[in-house]
Amino acid sequence: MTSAEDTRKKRKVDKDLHREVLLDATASVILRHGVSGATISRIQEESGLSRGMINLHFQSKDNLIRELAIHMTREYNAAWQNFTSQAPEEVSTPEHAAARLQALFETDFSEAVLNKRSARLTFAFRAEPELQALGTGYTETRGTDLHDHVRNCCHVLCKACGTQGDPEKVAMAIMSLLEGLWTDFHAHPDEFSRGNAVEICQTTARAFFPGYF
Amino acid sequence: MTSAEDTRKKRKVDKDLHREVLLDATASVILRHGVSGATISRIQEESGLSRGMINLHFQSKDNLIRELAIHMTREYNAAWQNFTSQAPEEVSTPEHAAARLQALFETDFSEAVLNKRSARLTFAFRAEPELQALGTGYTETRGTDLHDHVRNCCHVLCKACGTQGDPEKVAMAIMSLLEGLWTDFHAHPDEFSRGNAVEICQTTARAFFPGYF
DNA sequence: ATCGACAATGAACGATCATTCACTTACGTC
DNA sequence: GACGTAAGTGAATGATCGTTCATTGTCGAT
Repeated sequence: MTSAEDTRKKRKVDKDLHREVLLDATASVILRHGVSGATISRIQEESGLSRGMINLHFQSKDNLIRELAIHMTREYNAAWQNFTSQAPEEVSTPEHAAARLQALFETDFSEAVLNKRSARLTFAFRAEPELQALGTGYTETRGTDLHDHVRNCCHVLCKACGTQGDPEKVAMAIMSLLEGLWTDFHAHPDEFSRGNAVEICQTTARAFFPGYF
Repeated sequence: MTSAEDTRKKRKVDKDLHREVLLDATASVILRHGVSGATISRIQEESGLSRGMINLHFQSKDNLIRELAIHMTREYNAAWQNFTSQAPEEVSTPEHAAARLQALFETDFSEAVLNKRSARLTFAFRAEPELQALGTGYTETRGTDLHDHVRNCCHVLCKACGTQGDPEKVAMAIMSLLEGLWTDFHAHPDEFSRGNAVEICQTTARAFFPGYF
C-alpha cells in the first residue's frame, strides 16, 4: 500500500465531503427560496464554504442543481430498496401481494421517504422544464420499478378476488392515489396525517381487493 | 353621455387589453422557462410590448406573476362553475350523486380544464414558496367547494351501497386520485390518455360504489 | 389650434447574478 | 527543507436582472 494512494483516498474523501455539504446546502436554500431563489451567494452563505467551491466541484450552478436532483433520486431508490428487503420477495400468492402493497403504503408515507424536504424538492424539480426533460426518474411515476411492482401485485390480487376491472387501471389508480396524497402533503405538511393517508390507501385497496386488507 | 366618460372607458379597455396580453405572455414564458426563467426581457419579447409596460400595469414583476396565479384561479373556477351547471343540482339520491361524480371526472380531464398550459402553470406555482403561502386556492385540494362536493356525493353513495369504509376517506381517495392523474399528465402530457384517466376514475368509483358506475 | 391628462416608451441605473483565475494553503514525496 | 500537486479562496469581471423616469404619443375638451 503506497501512501500516495492513501493521500489520494483522503483527498477524495474531503472532496466528496464538500460535495455533500454543497448539495445539502443547496437543498436547504431551495426549500426556503425555491429554485428561482437558489443563488450562489445564498448557497455559499448556507454552506459556509467559499464562493469558488461551487464551480470547482460542480462546474456550474445549474449542474449543481441537476446533480442534486440525481442525488435525491438515489436517496429515494435507497428507501425503496429498504422497503423491498422487508416485505416478502415473491408476489405469487395474493397474500404476499397484499403484504407487499401494505408495506408500500407504509413506506411511501414514512418520515424517511415523505418529509417536508423531499416533498418540496420533488415539486420544485418537477416544475423546472429543464430538470423535467432530464428525466432523472425521481419525479417519475410511469415506467419505474415501483410501477411494475404495483402492477404485478394488482394482477395477482385481481385474479384472486375475481375483480372485474382492468388490473392495469387498478394499478394506475393506486399509483395515482399515492401521488395525489403526496401532493396533499406538499400543500399542507402540518395538517397531513401519515396514519390517515395509509388508511385511505387501505380503504381503497379493500374496495378493489375485498378480504385482503 | 359625456364623451369624457367614453374616453375613459376606451382607455380602460386598452389598459385591460394590455394587461391580458402581458398575463398571457407571462404564462407562455413560464411554460417554456419556468418561474425562475420568467424574466422581464423574455416577457417583453413574447408580448411585443414595451419594457416599461410591466411595471406600469403591475408595479413589479413579482406582482405580475402573483396576479397571473390569481387569474388562473378565476379560469379554473369558471370551468368548475360550467361543470356544476351541467350536472343535476342536488345530490340527495345516489343516482344524482353518481352522475355528479361522473361529470366531475369528465370535466377534470377535459381539454378545457387540463392542458399543457394549465398543468405546467399549476405545478410551477405550487413549487414557489411565496405563491404557495399566498394560498390562491388554485393549487388547493382541501377545503375547497370541490372537495366539499365530492364528500357529499361519497356520503350519499356510501350509505346507498352500504360501503363499510369511512366516506371521508373515500372522498379523500377520489380527490387524491384526481390529483395524481393530473400529476401523471404533467409528467407525460403526450402519452396521457384522457379517456383512460376517466376510466381509471370509473373503475375506482365502481369498486367503492358497486352498481352505480 | 391649443391644452391637459394619461398611456406608452426605452435608455440608463444600480443591484445582483454566475463565473473566472491569479493566488494561497495543505500535504505527501524526495 | 525544498518541491510538486491539487484543493481552496475571494476579489474582479461582464452579463443580466428589475426598476426608474424624462420624454414622446394620443386623444378628447376647450
